[in-house]
Amino acid sequence: MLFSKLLLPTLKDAPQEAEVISHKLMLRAGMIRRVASGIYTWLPLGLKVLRKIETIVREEMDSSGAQEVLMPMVQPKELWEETNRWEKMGPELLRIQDRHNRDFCLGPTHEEVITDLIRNNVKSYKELPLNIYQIQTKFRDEVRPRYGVMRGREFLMKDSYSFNEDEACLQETYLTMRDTYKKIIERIGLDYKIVAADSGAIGGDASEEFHVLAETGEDTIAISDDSEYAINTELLLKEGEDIASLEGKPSPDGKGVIQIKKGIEVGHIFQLGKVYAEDMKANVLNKEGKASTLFMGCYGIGISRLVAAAIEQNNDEKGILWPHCIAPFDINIIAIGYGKDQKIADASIKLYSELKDMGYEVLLDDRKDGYGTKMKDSELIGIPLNLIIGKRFIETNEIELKSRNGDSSTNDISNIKTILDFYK
RNA sequence: CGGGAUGUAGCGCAGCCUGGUAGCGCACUACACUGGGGGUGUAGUGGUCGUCGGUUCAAAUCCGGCCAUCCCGACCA
Repeated sequence: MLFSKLLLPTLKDAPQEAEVISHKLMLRAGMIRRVASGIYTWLPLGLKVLRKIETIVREEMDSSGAQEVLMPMVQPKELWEETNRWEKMGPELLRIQDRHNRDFCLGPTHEEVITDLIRNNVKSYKELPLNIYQIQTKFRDEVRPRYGVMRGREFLMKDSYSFNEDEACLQETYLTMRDTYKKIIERIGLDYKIVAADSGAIGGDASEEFHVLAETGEDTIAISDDSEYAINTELLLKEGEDIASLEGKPSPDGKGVIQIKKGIEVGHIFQLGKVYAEDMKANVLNKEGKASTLFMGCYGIGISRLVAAAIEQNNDEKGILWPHCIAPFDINIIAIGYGKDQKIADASIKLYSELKDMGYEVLLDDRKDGYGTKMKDSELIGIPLNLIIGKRFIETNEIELKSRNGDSSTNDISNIKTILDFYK
Protein backbone atom coordinates (compact mmCIF):
# COMPACT_ATOMS: atom_id res chain seq x y z
CA MET A 1 0.00 0.00 0.00
CA LEU A 2 1.17 3.48 -0.84
CA PHE A 3 0.96 5.79 2.14
CA SER A 4 -0.19 8.65 -0.09
CA LYS A 5 -3.24 6.63 -1.19
CA LEU A 6 -4.21 5.29 2.22
CA LEU A 7 -7.08 6.83 4.18
CA LEU A 8 -4.99 7.31 7.27
CA PRO A 9 -5.77 10.56 9.08
CA THR A 10 -3.18 10.69 11.86
CA LEU A 11 -3.43 13.35 14.55
CA LYS A 12 -0.78 15.10 16.57
CA ASP A 13 -3.17 15.87 19.38
CA ALA A 14 -5.65 13.44 20.84
CA PRO A 15 -9.27 14.62 20.64
CA GLN A 16 -10.83 15.80 23.87
CA GLU A 17 -13.25 12.86 23.90
CA ALA A 18 -10.52 10.32 24.63
CA GLU A 19 -9.38 9.50 28.12
CA VAL A 20 -7.55 6.17 28.09
CA ILE A 21 -4.37 5.47 26.15
CA SER A 22 -5.79 2.92 23.71
CA HIS A 23 -8.65 5.24 22.78
CA LYS A 24 -6.30 8.19 22.28
CA LEU A 25 -3.90 6.14 20.18
CA MET A 26 -6.64 4.56 18.08
CA LEU A 27 -7.93 8.04 17.24
CA ARG A 28 -4.47 9.49 16.66
CA ALA A 29 -3.37 6.53 14.54
CA GLY A 30 -6.41 6.93 12.30
CA MET A 31 -7.88 3.54 13.22
CA ILE A 32 -11.36 4.60 14.32
CA ARG A 33 -13.71 7.59 14.30
CA ARG A 34 -16.74 8.07 16.49
CA VAL A 35 -20.16 8.17 14.86
CA ALA A 36 -22.23 8.35 18.06
CA SER A 37 -21.56 7.52 21.69
CA GLY A 38 -20.16 3.98 21.79
CA ILE A 39 -20.51 3.56 18.02
CA TYR A 40 -17.48 3.71 15.74
CA THR A 41 -16.37 3.49 12.14
CA TRP A 42 -13.26 1.37 11.62
CA LEU A 43 -10.90 3.00 9.14
CA PRO A 44 -8.60 0.92 6.91
CA LEU A 45 -5.74 0.67 9.39
CA GLY A 46 -7.99 -0.24 12.30
CA LEU A 47 -9.92 -2.73 10.23
CA LYS A 48 -6.70 -4.50 9.20
CA VAL A 49 -5.87 -5.11 12.85
CA LEU A 50 -9.45 -6.13 13.67
CA ARG A 51 -9.41 -8.63 10.80
CA LYS A 52 -6.11 -10.11 11.93
CA ILE A 53 -7.46 -10.80 15.38
CA GLU A 54 -10.62 -12.16 13.83
CA THR A 55 -8.54 -14.52 11.70
CA ILE A 56 -6.60 -15.79 14.70
CA VAL A 57 -9.85 -16.42 16.56
CA ARG A 58 -11.39 -18.17 13.55
CA GLU A 59 -8.36 -20.39 13.03
CA GLU A 60 -8.30 -21.50 16.65
CA MET A 61 -12.05 -22.04 16.77
CA ASP A 62 -11.98 -24.14 13.60
CA SER A 63 -9.11 -26.24 14.87
CA SER A 64 -11.02 -26.86 18.13
CA GLY A 65 -13.73 -28.51 16.05
CA ALA A 66 -16.29 -25.70 16.26
CA GLN A 67 -18.37 -24.77 13.21
CA GLU A 68 -19.01 -21.27 11.97
CA VAL A 69 -22.45 -19.86 11.16
CA LEU A 70 -23.85 -16.36 10.83
CA MET A 71 -27.00 -15.45 12.70
CA PRO A 72 -29.11 -12.33 12.19
CA MET A 73 -28.48 -9.15 14.12
CA VAL A 74 -32.22 -8.34 14.15
CA GLN A 75 -34.21 -10.83 16.21
CA PRO A 76 -37.96 -11.26 16.84
CA LYS A 77 -39.48 -10.56 20.24
CA GLU A 78 -41.18 -13.98 20.33
CA LEU A 79 -37.89 -15.85 20.81
CA TRP A 80 -36.88 -13.57 23.65
CA GLU A 81 -40.21 -14.05 25.36
CA GLU A 82 -39.59 -17.78 25.53
CA THR A 83 -36.72 -17.22 27.93
CA ASN A 84 -38.34 -14.19 29.61
CA ARG A 85 -35.38 -12.12 28.61
CA TRP A 86 -37.54 -9.65 26.64
CA GLU A 87 -38.47 -8.45 30.14
CA LYS A 88 -35.30 -9.27 32.04
CA MET A 89 -32.79 -7.56 29.78
CA GLY A 90 -34.32 -4.16 30.37
CA PRO A 91 -33.16 -1.09 28.47
CA GLU A 92 -29.85 -2.69 27.49
CA LEU A 93 -31.84 -4.50 24.80
CA LEU A 94 -32.36 -2.06 21.95
CA ARG A 95 -35.89 -2.61 20.66
CA ILE A 96 -37.19 -1.67 17.25
CA GLN A 97 -40.33 -2.18 15.24
CA ASP A 98 -40.77 -3.07 11.62
CA ARG A 99 -43.32 -1.49 9.25
CA HIS A 100 -46.06 -3.75 10.59
CA ASN A 101 -45.29 -2.64 14.17
CA ARG A 102 -43.88 -6.05 15.00
CA ASP A 103 -41.31 -6.01 17.79
CA PHE A 104 -37.66 -6.86 17.25
CA CYS A 105 -34.42 -6.26 19.06
CA LEU A 106 -30.81 -5.85 18.01
CA GLY A 107 -28.99 -8.96 19.20
CA PRO A 108 -26.84 -8.42 22.28
CA THR A 109 -26.14 -12.18 22.36
CA HIS A 110 -27.62 -15.16 20.56
CA GLU A 111 -28.70 -17.91 22.95
CA GLU A 112 -32.32 -17.71 21.79
CA VAL A 113 -31.58 -17.80 18.06
CA ILE A 114 -29.05 -20.62 18.27
CA THR A 115 -31.20 -22.71 20.60
CA ASP A 116 -34.12 -22.30 18.22
CA LEU A 117 -31.92 -23.47 15.36
CA ILE A 118 -30.69 -26.53 17.21
CA ARG A 119 -34.07 -27.64 18.60
CA ASN A 120 -35.52 -27.53 15.09
CA ASN A 121 -32.68 -29.31 13.36
CA VAL A 122 -31.01 -31.68 15.79
CA LYS A 123 -33.05 -34.64 16.94
CA SER A 124 -30.65 -37.27 18.22
CA TYR A 125 -27.90 -37.55 20.80
CA LYS A 126 -25.86 -39.08 17.97
CA GLU A 127 -25.46 -35.61 16.43
CA LEU A 128 -23.89 -34.26 19.61
CA PRO A 129 -21.78 -32.63 20.80
CA LEU A 130 -22.03 -29.52 18.67
CA ASN A 131 -20.16 -26.29 19.12
CA ILE A 132 -21.46 -23.53 16.85
CA TYR A 133 -19.88 -20.08 16.61
CA GLN A 134 -20.17 -16.83 14.76
CA ILE A 135 -18.17 -13.64 14.49
CA GLN A 136 -20.65 -10.85 14.39
CA THR A 137 -21.60 -7.34 15.38
CA LYS A 138 -23.43 -7.13 18.67
CA PHE A 139 -25.44 -4.26 20.06
CA ARG A 140 -25.91 -3.58 23.73
CA ASP A 141 -27.36 -0.28 24.81
CA GLU A 142 -24.87 0.14 27.64
CA VAL A 143 -25.69 2.48 30.49
CA ARG A 144 -22.39 4.18 30.00
CA PRO A 145 -20.29 3.44 26.94
CA ARG A 146 -16.70 4.51 27.45
CA TYR A 147 -13.05 4.20 26.59
CA GLY A 148 -13.63 4.03 22.83
CA VAL A 149 -14.11 0.52 21.50
CA MET A 150 -13.24 -0.96 24.88
CA ARG A 151 -16.85 -0.57 25.99
CA GLY A 152 -18.75 0.33 22.87
CA ARG A 153 -22.44 -0.22 22.37
CA GLU A 154 -21.82 -1.77 18.98
CA PHE A 155 -18.90 -4.18 18.94
CA LEU A 156 -17.48 -7.24 17.22
CA MET A 157 -17.60 -10.47 19.14
CA LYS A 158 -17.04 -14.14 18.56
CA ASP A 159 -19.77 -16.01 20.37
CA SER A 160 -20.17 -19.74 20.43
CA TYR A 161 -22.68 -22.12 21.90
CA SER A 162 -22.17 -25.75 22.64
CA PHE A 163 -24.87 -28.41 22.86
CA ASN A 164 -24.06 -31.49 24.87
CA GLU A 165 -26.02 -34.52 25.96
CA ASP A 166 -24.92 -34.46 29.58
CA GLU A 167 -22.92 -32.59 32.19
CA ALA A 168 -19.71 -34.52 31.64
CA CYS A 169 -19.78 -33.87 27.94
CA LEU A 170 -20.43 -30.16 28.57
CA GLN A 171 -17.47 -30.09 30.91
CA GLU A 172 -15.32 -31.54 28.16
CA THR A 173 -16.35 -28.92 25.60
CA TYR A 174 -15.91 -26.21 28.23
CA LEU A 175 -12.33 -27.27 28.83
CA THR A 176 -11.66 -27.38 25.10
CA MET A 177 -12.88 -23.82 24.79
CA ARG A 178 -10.87 -22.77 27.81
CA ASP A 179 -7.81 -24.17 26.10
CA THR A 180 -8.74 -22.51 22.80
CA TYR A 181 -9.05 -19.10 24.47
CA LYS A 182 -5.65 -19.56 26.06
CA LYS A 183 -4.17 -20.27 22.63
CA ILE A 184 -5.83 -17.22 21.10
CA ILE A 185 -4.58 -14.77 23.71
CA GLU A 186 -1.14 -16.36 23.81
CA ARG A 187 -0.84 -16.12 20.02
CA ILE A 188 -1.57 -12.42 20.24
CA GLY A 189 1.02 -12.27 22.99
CA LEU A 190 -0.93 -10.60 25.77
CA ASP A 191 -0.40 -10.93 29.51
CA TYR A 192 -3.63 -12.39 30.92
CA LYS A 193 -5.30 -14.32 33.72
CA ILE A 194 -8.17 -16.79 33.82
CA VAL A 195 -10.45 -15.55 36.54
CA ALA A 196 -13.30 -17.18 38.45
CA ALA A 197 -16.36 -15.09 37.71
CA ASP A 198 -19.93 -14.26 38.45
CA SER A 199 -22.15 -15.69 35.75
CA GLY A 200 -24.41 -12.62 35.80
CA ALA A 201 -27.54 -12.16 33.71
CA ILE A 202 -26.64 -14.95 31.30
CA GLY A 203 -27.14 -17.36 34.14
CA GLY A 204 -25.89 -20.88 34.53
CA ASP A 205 -23.59 -22.84 36.75
CA ALA A 206 -19.92 -22.12 36.26
CA SER A 207 -18.03 -19.39 34.50
CA GLU A 208 -14.57 -18.02 34.05
CA GLU A 209 -13.36 -14.77 32.52
CA PHE A 210 -10.22 -14.07 30.55
CA HIS A 211 -8.66 -10.83 31.68
CA VAL A 212 -5.91 -8.92 29.93
CA LEU A 213 -4.02 -7.15 32.68
CA ALA A 214 -3.97 -3.37 32.32
CA GLU A 215 -4.25 -0.33 34.58
CA THR A 216 -7.27 0.89 32.64
CA GLY A 217 -9.17 -2.36 33.10
CA GLU A 218 -12.70 -1.94 34.41
CA ASP A 219 -12.60 -5.05 36.57
CA THR A 220 -10.70 -5.59 39.76
CA ILE A 221 -9.28 -9.06 40.18
CA ALA A 222 -7.45 -10.79 42.99
CA ILE A 223 -4.63 -13.06 41.86
CA SER A 224 -1.99 -15.14 43.55
CA ASP A 225 1.60 -14.18 42.71
CA ASP A 226 2.58 -17.85 42.71
CA SER A 227 -0.31 -19.92 41.33
CA GLU A 228 -3.24 -20.00 38.95
CA TYR A 229 -5.58 -18.66 41.63
CA ALA A 230 -7.51 -15.68 40.31
CA ILE A 231 -10.96 -14.37 41.15
CA ASN A 232 -13.07 -11.42 40.10
CA THR A 233 -13.53 -9.28 43.21
CA GLU A 234 -17.22 -8.92 42.34
CA LEU A 235 -17.59 -12.39 43.80
CA LEU A 236 -15.64 -11.51 46.92
CA LEU A 237 -17.69 -8.36 47.42
CA LYS A 238 -20.83 -10.48 47.44
CA GLU A 239 -19.26 -12.51 50.21
CA GLY A 240 -18.66 -9.33 52.16
CA GLU A 241 -14.91 -9.22 51.75
CA ASP A 242 -13.00 -5.97 52.08
CA ILE A 243 -11.02 -5.99 48.85
CA ALA A 244 -8.38 -3.44 49.82
CA SER A 245 -7.34 -5.51 52.84
CA LEU A 246 -6.68 -8.64 50.78
CA GLU A 247 -3.48 -7.36 49.19
CA GLY A 248 -0.53 -9.31 50.56
CA LYS A 249 -2.60 -11.94 52.36
CA PRO A 250 -1.91 -15.63 51.67
CA SER A 251 -3.73 -17.04 48.64
CA PRO A 252 -6.65 -19.34 49.53
CA ASP A 253 -5.02 -22.19 47.60
CA GLY A 254 -2.02 -21.98 49.90
CA LYS A 255 0.41 -20.85 47.22
CA GLY A 256 1.73 -17.31 47.14
CA VAL A 257 0.12 -14.09 48.29
CA ILE A 258 -2.77 -12.09 46.90
CA GLN A 259 -2.25 -9.19 44.55
CA ILE A 260 -5.05 -6.86 43.46
CA LYS A 261 -4.92 -6.02 39.75
CA LYS A 262 -7.03 -4.36 37.09
CA GLY A 263 -8.18 -6.42 34.15
CA ILE A 264 -9.94 -5.98 30.82
CA GLU A 265 -12.44 -8.78 30.35
CA VAL A 266 -11.80 -9.98 26.81
CA GLY A 267 -13.38 -13.40 27.11
CA HIS A 268 -16.00 -15.18 29.18
CA ILE A 269 -16.90 -18.87 29.17
CA PHE A 270 -19.99 -20.35 30.79
CA GLN A 271 -21.46 -23.71 31.56
CA LEU A 272 -25.09 -22.82 31.19
CA GLY A 273 -26.48 -26.24 31.89
CA LYS A 274 -30.18 -26.65 31.07
CA VAL A 275 -31.39 -23.08 31.68
CA TYR A 276 -32.14 -22.04 28.12
CA ALA A 277 -32.76 -25.51 26.80
CA GLU A 278 -35.54 -26.01 29.34
CA ASP A 279 -37.16 -22.65 28.67
CA MET A 280 -37.09 -23.31 24.96
CA LYS A 281 -37.77 -27.03 25.08
CA ALA A 282 -34.62 -28.04 23.28
CA ASN A 283 -34.49 -31.82 23.44
CA VAL A 284 -32.94 -34.74 21.64
CA LEU A 285 -33.72 -38.40 21.89
CA ASN A 286 -31.22 -40.23 24.07
CA LYS A 287 -30.05 -43.84 23.86
CA GLU A 288 -33.20 -45.00 25.61
CA GLY A 289 -35.33 -43.27 23.00
CA LYS A 290 -36.57 -40.67 25.47
CA ALA A 291 -36.60 -36.90 25.14
CA SER A 292 -33.67 -35.44 27.00
CA THR A 293 -32.97 -31.77 27.65
CA LEU A 294 -29.76 -30.43 26.13
CA PHE A 295 -26.87 -29.11 28.19
CA MET A 296 -25.49 -25.84 26.90
CA GLY A 297 -22.32 -23.86 27.20
CA CYS A 298 -21.60 -20.42 25.82
CA TYR A 299 -18.28 -18.83 25.09
CA GLY A 300 -17.60 -15.24 24.10
CA ILE A 301 -14.51 -13.33 23.13
CA GLY A 302 -14.51 -9.63 22.28
CA ILE A 303 -12.67 -9.09 19.02
CA SER A 304 -12.88 -5.31 18.97
CA ARG A 305 -12.10 -5.15 22.66
CA LEU A 306 -8.98 -7.24 22.06
CA VAL A 307 -7.70 -4.54 19.71
CA ALA A 308 -7.96 -1.95 22.49
CA ALA A 309 -6.55 -4.36 25.08
CA ALA A 310 -3.53 -5.11 22.87
CA ILE A 311 -2.80 -1.38 22.69
CA GLU A 312 -3.25 -0.88 26.42
CA GLN A 313 -0.51 -3.43 26.97
CA ASN A 314 1.77 -2.39 24.11
CA ASN A 315 2.49 1.30 23.77
CA ASP A 316 5.07 3.92 24.59
CA GLU A 317 5.29 7.70 24.42
CA LYS A 318 5.65 7.54 20.64
CA GLY A 319 2.63 5.40 19.92
CA ILE A 320 1.55 1.81 19.47
CA LEU A 321 3.91 -1.19 19.63
CA TRP A 322 1.92 -3.89 17.87
CA PRO A 323 2.59 -7.52 18.60
CA HIS A 324 3.93 -8.54 15.19
CA CYS A 325 1.10 -10.97 14.34
CA ILE A 326 -1.59 -8.29 14.52
CA ALA A 327 0.37 -5.31 13.15
CA PRO A 328 -1.46 -3.67 10.24
CA PHE A 329 1.71 -3.88 8.15
CA ASP A 330 4.95 -5.81 8.62
CA ILE A 331 7.25 -3.28 7.03
CA ASN A 332 7.19 0.44 6.28
CA ILE A 333 9.56 1.67 3.60
CA ILE A 334 10.47 5.22 4.48
CA ALA A 335 11.66 6.82 1.28
CA ILE A 336 13.25 10.18 1.97
CA GLY A 337 13.20 12.51 -1.02
CA TYR A 338 10.76 10.25 -2.82
CA GLY A 339 9.29 12.92 -5.03
CA LYS A 340 12.65 14.41 -5.88
CA ASP A 341 15.30 11.77 -6.38
CA GLN A 342 14.59 9.25 -9.11
CA LYS A 343 17.08 6.73 -7.73
CA ILE A 344 15.27 6.72 -4.39
CA ALA A 345 11.87 6.36 -6.01
CA ASP A 346 12.97 3.54 -8.30
CA ALA A 347 14.72 1.61 -5.54
CA SER A 348 11.79 2.07 -3.14
CA ILE A 349 9.24 0.79 -5.61
CA LYS A 350 11.45 -2.15 -6.57
CA LEU A 351 12.03 -3.10 -2.94
CA TYR A 352 8.33 -2.61 -2.21
CA SER A 353 7.20 -5.03 -4.88
CA GLU A 354 9.90 -7.57 -4.09
CA LEU A 355 8.94 -7.63 -0.41
CA LYS A 356 5.28 -7.97 -1.31
CA ASP A 357 6.16 -10.92 -3.53
CA MET A 358 7.92 -12.47 -0.56
CA GLY A 359 4.62 -12.34 1.33
CA TYR A 360 5.17 -9.32 3.54
CA GLU A 361 2.52 -6.69 4.04
CA VAL A 362 4.34 -3.55 3.07
CA LEU A 363 3.59 0.14 3.35
CA LEU A 364 5.61 2.52 1.18
CA ASP A 365 5.72 6.05 2.53
CA ASP A 366 5.87 7.88 -0.78
CA ARG A 367 4.78 11.23 0.61
CA LYS A 368 6.85 14.33 -0.07
CA ASP A 369 7.57 14.79 3.62
CA GLY A 370 10.80 14.66 5.57
CA TYR A 371 12.26 11.94 7.72
CA GLY A 372 10.77 13.29 10.95
CA THR A 373 7.20 13.38 9.74
CA LYS A 374 7.41 9.90 8.28
CA MET A 375 9.07 8.32 11.31
CA LYS A 376 6.63 9.97 13.73
CA ASP A 377 3.70 8.54 11.79
CA SER A 378 5.29 5.12 11.49
CA GLU A 379 5.98 5.02 15.22
CA LEU A 380 2.48 6.24 16.04
CA ILE A 381 0.81 3.49 13.98
CA GLY A 382 3.30 0.96 15.31
CA ILE A 383 4.75 -0.72 12.22
CA PRO A 384 7.28 -3.29 13.55
CA LEU A 385 10.01 -2.64 11.00
CA ASN A 386 11.07 0.42 9.02
CA LEU A 387 13.37 0.35 6.02
CA ILE A 388 14.88 3.77 5.47
CA ILE A 389 16.04 4.68 1.99
CA GLY A 390 17.65 8.09 1.88
CA LYS A 391 20.83 10.02 1.35
CA ARG A 392 23.02 7.14 2.43
CA PHE A 393 21.46 4.96 -0.23
CA ILE A 394 22.27 7.42 -2.98
CA GLU A 395 25.90 7.41 -1.91
CA THR A 396 26.57 3.83 -0.86
CA ASN A 397 23.50 1.71 -1.73
CA GLU A 398 22.92 1.17 1.97
CA ILE A 399 19.59 1.32 3.71
CA GLU A 400 18.80 1.31 7.39
CA LEU A 401 16.62 -1.25 9.15
CA LYS A 402 14.99 0.31 12.15
CA SER A 403 12.61 -1.70 14.26
CA ARG A 404 9.84 -0.11 16.31
CA ASN A 405 11.50 -1.27 19.53
CA GLY A 406 14.62 0.70 18.74
CA ASP A 407 17.07 -1.78 17.18
CA SER A 408 18.72 -0.61 14.02
CA SER A 409 21.33 -1.71 11.54
CA THR A 410 22.64 -0.57 8.17
CA ASN A 411 22.89 -2.91 5.24
CA ASP A 412 23.50 -2.96 1.51
CA ILE A 413 20.15 -3.09 -0.24
CA SER A 414 21.09 -6.35 -1.96
CA ASN A 415 21.28 -8.09 1.44
CA ILE A 416 17.94 -6.93 2.75
CA LYS A 417 15.92 -9.91 1.63
CA THR A 418 18.33 -12.31 3.32
CA ILE A 419 18.21 -10.32 6.52
CA LEU A 420 14.41 -10.22 6.48
CA ASP A 421 14.26 -13.98 6.08
CA PHE A 422 16.01 -14.09 9.40
CA TYR A 423 13.36 -11.77 10.91
CA LYS A 424 10.57 -14.00 9.63
C1' C B 1 -30.54 7.38 36.58
C1' G B 2 -27.41 10.50 40.59
C1' G B 3 -22.85 13.73 40.69
C1' G B 4 -19.19 16.69 37.74
C1' A B 5 -17.50 18.99 33.23
C1' U B 6 -17.36 20.44 28.13
C1' G B 7 -19.42 22.20 23.27
C1' U B 8 -15.86 28.27 18.78
C1' A B 9 -12.61 25.37 11.29
C1' G B 10 -10.49 18.33 10.51
C1' C B 11 -7.47 18.27 15.63
C1' G B 12 -5.72 21.23 19.90
C1' C B 13 -7.16 25.85 21.93
C1' A B 14 -7.91 31.56 22.93
C1' G B 15 -11.87 35.12 22.92
C1' C B 16 -16.93 35.13 27.12
C1' C B 17 -15.86 37.89 33.25
C1' U B 18 -16.41 43.77 31.14
C1' G B 19 -21.93 42.62 24.56
C1' G B 20 -19.72 46.14 19.12
C1' U B 21 -15.54 43.39 12.11
C1' A B 22 -14.53 35.39 14.19
C1' G B 23 -8.96 34.61 16.21
C1' C B 24 -4.19 31.45 17.16
C1' G B 25 -1.19 26.78 16.44
C1' C B 26 -1.28 22.35 13.66
C1' A B 27 -3.55 20.23 9.34
C1' C B 28 -5.21 21.45 4.21
C1' U B 29 -4.33 24.23 -1.16
C1' A B 30 -0.58 26.80 -4.56
C1' C B 31 4.44 28.15 -5.45
C1' A B 32 9.56 28.30 -4.00
C1' C B 33 13.27 26.54 -0.90
C1' U B 34 14.41 22.23 2.37
C1' G B 35 14.90 16.78 2.55
C1' G B 36 17.87 11.30 8.31
C1' G B 37 13.43 13.49 13.66
C1' G B 38 6.72 16.75 12.92
C1' G B 39 11.77 22.31 8.41
C1' U B 40 11.28 27.71 6.13
C1' G B 41 8.91 31.61 3.43
C1' U B 42 4.95 33.93 0.56
C1' A B 43 -0.10 33.68 -0.76
C1' G B 44 -4.69 31.12 0.24
C1' U B 45 -9.13 27.59 1.58
C1' G B 46 -12.23 26.33 5.47
C1' G B 47 -17.01 28.75 10.69
C1' U B 48 -25.24 28.92 10.76
C1' C B 49 -19.46 30.06 17.59
C1' G B 50 -24.08 22.63 19.57
C1' U B 51 -29.42 24.05 19.12
C1' C B 52 -33.94 26.79 20.10
C1' G B 53 -35.72 30.90 22.43
C1' G B 54 -35.24 35.51 25.57
C1' U B 55 -32.89 40.38 26.88
C1' U B 56 -30.65 44.35 23.82
C1' C B 57 -29.89 49.30 18.82
C1' A B 58 -26.38 45.10 18.80
C1' A B 59 -25.16 38.34 21.50
C1' A B 60 -19.70 33.52 20.60
C1' U B 61 -20.12 36.82 24.98
C1' C B 62 -25.76 37.98 29.39
C1' C B 63 -30.41 34.71 30.76
C1' G B 64 -33.45 30.18 30.05
C1' G B 65 -34.90 25.48 27.76
C1' C B 66 -33.20 21.48 24.95
C1' C B 67 -29.43 18.38 22.53
C1' A B 68 -24.72 16.13 22.19
C1' U B 69 -20.07 14.40 24.15
C1' C B 70 -16.80 13.01 28.13
C1' C B 71 -15.52 11.77 33.39
C1' C B 72 -16.99 9.57 38.52
C1' G B 73 -20.82 6.36 40.55
C1' A B 74 -24.72 2.67 40.04
C1' C B 75 -25.03 -1.14 35.99
C1' C B 76 -22.66 -4.66 32.65
C1' A B 77 -23.06 -11.79 27.89
